[in-house]
Amino acid sequence: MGAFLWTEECTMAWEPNDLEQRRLQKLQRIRSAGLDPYPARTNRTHTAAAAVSALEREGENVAVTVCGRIRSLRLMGKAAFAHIEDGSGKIQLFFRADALGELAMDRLERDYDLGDFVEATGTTVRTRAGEPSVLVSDFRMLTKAISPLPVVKEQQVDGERVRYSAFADVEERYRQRYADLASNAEVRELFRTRARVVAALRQFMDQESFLEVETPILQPIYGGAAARPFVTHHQQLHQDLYLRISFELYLKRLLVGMYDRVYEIGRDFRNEGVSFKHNPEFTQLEFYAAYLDYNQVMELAENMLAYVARQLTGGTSIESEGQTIDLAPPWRRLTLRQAILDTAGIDYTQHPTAKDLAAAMRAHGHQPDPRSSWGKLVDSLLGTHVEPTLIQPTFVLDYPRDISPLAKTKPNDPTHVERFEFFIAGMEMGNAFSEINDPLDQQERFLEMGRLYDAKDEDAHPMDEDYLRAMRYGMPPCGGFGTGVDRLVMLFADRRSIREVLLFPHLRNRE
RNA sequence: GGCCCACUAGCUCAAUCCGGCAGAGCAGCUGACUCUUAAUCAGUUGGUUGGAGGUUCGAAUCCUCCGUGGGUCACCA
Repeated sequence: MGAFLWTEECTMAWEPNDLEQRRLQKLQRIRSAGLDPYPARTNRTHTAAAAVSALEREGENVAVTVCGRIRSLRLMGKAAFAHIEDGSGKIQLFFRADALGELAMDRLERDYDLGDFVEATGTTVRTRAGEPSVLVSDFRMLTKAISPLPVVKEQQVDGERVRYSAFADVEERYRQRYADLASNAEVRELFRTRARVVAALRQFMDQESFLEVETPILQPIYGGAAARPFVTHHQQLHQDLYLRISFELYLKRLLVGMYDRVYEIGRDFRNEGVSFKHNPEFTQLEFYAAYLDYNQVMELAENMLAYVARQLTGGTSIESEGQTIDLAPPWRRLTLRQAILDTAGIDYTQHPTAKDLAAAMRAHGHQPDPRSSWGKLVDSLLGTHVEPTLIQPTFVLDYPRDISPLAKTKPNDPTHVERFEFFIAGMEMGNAFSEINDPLDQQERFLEMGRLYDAKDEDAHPMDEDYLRAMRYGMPPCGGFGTGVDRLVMLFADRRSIREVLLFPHLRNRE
C-alpha cells in the first residue's frame, strides 16, 4: 500500500466485519455512558510484575492500580476473572459483584472484550488456587480494541506451555506483524533476543577499542560488494543516488583519516532475489582494523561470536535445527582448495582456466554456466558442495583473486588472496580479508573487474575515483570484516528463515 | 524467472484423492453460574471456498489464466 491521497470519491478500504460491528456498538455504548474509551492518562502504580512481587513481598491488601491488555475473560455471573498483560507480564484480575456493584459487573460483561486495554484498581490478593491477583474495586477502559486479535489459548502442563489455538498463517503474521507480536509471546521474545545479539556485538566492538561510525546510505557511487543496487534520485540536486550495498569503501577512507579501528552496524540494500537467507534490506556489521591481517581478524571474529553466545546463554554452545554447535575458539580452518577437494573431489588448481574447470565440473555431473569466470565456477563449487557441510564454525580461507577485487594477493601465490569466509550451521555468515592498500594495485584490480564485467554489461561497476584518491594518501595495512547480523540472529534464535528474524520483512504488494 | 505445494468463517482446521446440501473447535451472540484459569453448562449467529473464466444437470473439489505466500532451483565481482 502506497501513499494515500484523500479525495471525495475515496471510500475507506475497511469494512467492519460482524465481530467489529459488535465492538463498534460497545464503543458507542461506552461513549453514551459518558466514558472516554481512549483516555490519555492512566493512574498506574504497578506493572503487572511489580504487583505480583508486591504481593509476594508485602502480602495481601496492597493497594495497586495496574494496566494492560485483556488476554482472558471468564465471566461467572456475580464474579469474573481476567488476565491482563503489560510489557512486564500478566496478572489476574478478580472481579466480584459485592465489591463492584451490579452495574459495574454488567458493564464488564457487556462492553469489555479480549484485546481491550484496561486499568484496574484494587488490592493484592491470592485466590483459593493460589494465583496472585488483584481484587478489583474499580476499573475502566483505556483502549477499546475494534478488531479482534487471533485468540491464542494455552495452559501450563508440567511447566510446559501447551497451546490450543494459534495465529500461524505465515503470510498474515508478516503482513500484520503487530498482530503476530500481540498474539505470539515467543515472537516478542525472539526480537528481544535479536536486540541482545546486536547489543552484545556492540559491546564486544567497543571493548576491543573500535569506534562506532555512520557512513552514507545514499551514495553517488556504490561498491564494496558484488550486488545490484537500488537507484533513487535527489530532486533538487538532479542527481541519481544508490542505496549502499556495503559500508566497505567508506569505512576504509576513515583508516586513511587515522582512526585505527572503526565499525558500523547498519542497513545494506541489494536489488536481488529474496530467499530464506536473503532480504532486499538487511543488517550488516563491518569493521576495519589497522595493523591486523586476516589471520588476526579470524581470532577477533571467533572471539566475537563466542562473546555473543556467552552474553546470550552463558556458554558457547547453541542449538540449531537439532544440532549442537560450539562457538568456542579456535574454529576449524581450512583452505577453499582443500574444502572443495574434500567435498567435490575437484582440485581446482589443476584446472586453472574457466574452460578446464567447467570441463572437470561436467565430468563430475555438474552443469556449470558457460558464461561463468573461473572464480565464479570456484564460488559455485563452494556454494553447492562446501557450504551445506559446514555445521560447526569453520573458516574457509584463500579465495581466487578474480572474485576478490579488494583483497590482498597472497605473497607466494598470485592466483589467490588473503580472504576468508566463515560458515556456521551450513550458512555463510561473513567475509573478511587483508585489505589492499596499494593504490596502484587497487586501481588495476578495479580496471580488471571493469573489463570482466563490461562483457556482461549489466553488472559493470563504476570506478570509485575518490576511494583511489584516499588510498593514494596512504591507508595502513589492515584487516576488514563483514557479517550478516540477521543471519547471526537466525543462528542464535534457531530460526530457519531470515523473514522470521526481521520485524517487517519485505513482501510483495497485495493487489 | 522455472518447477512443486498452499489459499475454505475473525483464528486453527475438515470436506478435495474418486464432482452431489460447506462442517468442527476457539472467538462472537443469548441465557445460567460469587475462587475461575484452555473455566464450565445449554442454545445460537457467522461463508463471493484467494480472483476471473471454462467443463458439467451440478464445482471448494476437474481444466486454464491471474494474485499472494511457502518450498526448491536459477540469479546474486
